[in-house]
Amino acid sequence: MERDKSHRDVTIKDVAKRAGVAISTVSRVLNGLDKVSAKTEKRVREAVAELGYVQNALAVSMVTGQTKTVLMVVPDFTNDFNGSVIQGAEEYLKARGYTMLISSTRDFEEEDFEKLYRRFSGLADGILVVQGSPDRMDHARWEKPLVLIDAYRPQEDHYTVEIDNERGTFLLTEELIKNGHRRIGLVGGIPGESASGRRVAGYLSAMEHFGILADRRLMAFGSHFEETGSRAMAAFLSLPEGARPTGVVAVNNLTCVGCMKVLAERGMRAGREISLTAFDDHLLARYSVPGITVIERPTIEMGREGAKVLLALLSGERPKEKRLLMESRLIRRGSVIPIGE
Amino acid sequence: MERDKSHRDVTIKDVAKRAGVAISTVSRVLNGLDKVSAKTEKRVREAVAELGYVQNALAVSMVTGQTKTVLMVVPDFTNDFNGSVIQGAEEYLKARGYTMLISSTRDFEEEDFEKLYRRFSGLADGILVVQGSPDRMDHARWEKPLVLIDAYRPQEDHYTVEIDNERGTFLLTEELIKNGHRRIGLVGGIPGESASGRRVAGYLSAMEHFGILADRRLMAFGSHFEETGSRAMAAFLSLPEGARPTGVVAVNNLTCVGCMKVLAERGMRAGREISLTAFDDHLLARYSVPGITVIERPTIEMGREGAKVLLALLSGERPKEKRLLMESRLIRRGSVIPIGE
DNA sequence: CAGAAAAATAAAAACGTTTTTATTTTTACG
DNA sequence: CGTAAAAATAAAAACGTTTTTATTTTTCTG
Repeated sequence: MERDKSHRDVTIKDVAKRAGVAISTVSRVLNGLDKVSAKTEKRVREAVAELGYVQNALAVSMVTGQTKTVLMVVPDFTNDFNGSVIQGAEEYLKARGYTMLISSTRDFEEEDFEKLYRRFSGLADGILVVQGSPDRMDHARWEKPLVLIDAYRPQEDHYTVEIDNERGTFLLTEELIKNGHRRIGLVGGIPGESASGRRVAGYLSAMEHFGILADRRLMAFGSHFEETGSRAMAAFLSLPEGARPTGVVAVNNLTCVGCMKVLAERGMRAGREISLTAFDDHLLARYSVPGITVIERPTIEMGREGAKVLLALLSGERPKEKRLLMESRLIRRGSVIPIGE
Repeated sequence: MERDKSHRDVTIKDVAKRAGVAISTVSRVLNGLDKVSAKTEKRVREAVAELGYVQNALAVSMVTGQTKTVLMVVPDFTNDFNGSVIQGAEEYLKARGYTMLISSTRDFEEEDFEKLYRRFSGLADGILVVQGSPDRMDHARWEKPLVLIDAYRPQEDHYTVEIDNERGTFLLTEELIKNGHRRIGLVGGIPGESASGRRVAGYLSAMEHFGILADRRLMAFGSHFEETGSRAMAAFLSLPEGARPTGVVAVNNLTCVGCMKVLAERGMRAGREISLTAFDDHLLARYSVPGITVIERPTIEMGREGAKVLLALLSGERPKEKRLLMESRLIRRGSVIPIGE
């Protein structure tokens, strides 16, 4: 039953011995760096093949000083958006010989970024942080290249990949207003978080632009989880007839789901009894009937571009423009009911 | 503008010098291994604090021979199920001082598992593979502890974390049959993939159990992506009246979405014009109206348990039972229409 | 064909740790 | 107070590479 544990990984030393050369020669063959005679190269390659030698990446990193690894930090893995960003980044990195470490911050709670950065320092050459924007996160502790995705911190100057969040909610709000809505509820996300903040600003800006007074009772905040959307929608629905919003803007995918959940529970539906618009084109927005009018973001591409910027930084480039703004667009579906004047 | 690049990470050597002791002493203090006088320990700890020393994990791995890292391999990151599994595993591992490397296999295509295993050998102590079951995957190449999640390969003997897939589709099919359905369509996943295979078996077994002859035209296969569901549903709907299924079983979340998409496009809905049941309780199943009757799996827990088994293996334990079967359950929603006899 | 230059290869140092072995310091005891 | 034993610390080896420096072999030139 016992496996043979005398099994030791074959090292460059073994290859050297087998080929009858010095280990430095093997290294040079493998890295194609220096001049090596054809005869020697052949011998070495044969030895490598025969022994099934594979480089010890750790040892390589040790001496070269680079790990060829990137750390990706996301709030959690169950969110569609994060998944897509990871997907985009991972594909790009893998294709370029990079390896991806990953860590979740569980919605920024409990996790101390400083601890995280200490822990991964030395393990990764660079880092991609998704939505890492609350003040509590001290990115300065990470002394290597860093790219923020879907976040922006005006007071510092990091490389970022974003979309125009403010414009996004402006469009969503405008869409409701243009359909005759005046009492419009807002489901905001986490207060101190930058993306959410910009989206709230977009809502306010649209309201002001169209000369509608924003009503405090119609603005709800919390997390960017379902529950916040549910609570908000429940609160909206329990307002007296005249104060109740006829349309709602949810600033992200999960709060939108929360809204829909409450509606479903009460036998209501977005696009029937109430209008709903939201950020991010998730499954439920796309395929529920009627579909939800949303702002679609290029999620996979955001991950890819983030990785791209990071690798550029790692190779010593320093792109002029620090903020990379991606395109987003409004997708009109049946969830917005026109209201006759 | 140029950053000061003379900045070198502080090493154990620097700490030793600062504290006026040998590096071995510093190491012993840090690892709390051997006896060190209180006075010396204090000096070392002070030096560590003053210099802000943090261990180089690479060097530690180099000499200890373990990386304290686990590799997670998933088909892709955009799938709900995978996201949850990752979430569960990552939390468990992180809490125990392990780091998580991650790699996607893009639905088993193009990616050569052997290449992947070569690449990560030496970088991780163990590996968690989600749905890695097609024959083409040669897990034997990975010579360290390995745990398969949501997969089973009868011919080999790996540690696995699964649910009873066959029973799952049996229940879904039975639910339709008990509601009077006789012509029941099946949207299968990838043929050679184990989980899909078991689920197809469950469908067939239920049909047989209730004495219904399975109809080849009512069984569709392909990938486990949306498109397969869409194609299948479209094909079902285009069958002549008498042959058209009155109920459909989709073997996973995305194919279910594909079915719903086609229905939505034609102004139809699951639970109205046709019945639909599926595997995995995704957003759309949960919150669309009516909701979809599904088999719910403990996704987060599957990730957590996988990680648990893996860490047990890493610490030398060899649990007797190699297959860990998790509980799953049928959730009844409005998508199944009772058919009068 | 001698000698110098060029090419190829080998040897050694380095990366930052842990761990084993060796040395020094302290303690205990007669 | 001298010495043996015990305790504490230091030194050195090792992990598997790359890279720099040193050495050997080959090629070229007159």
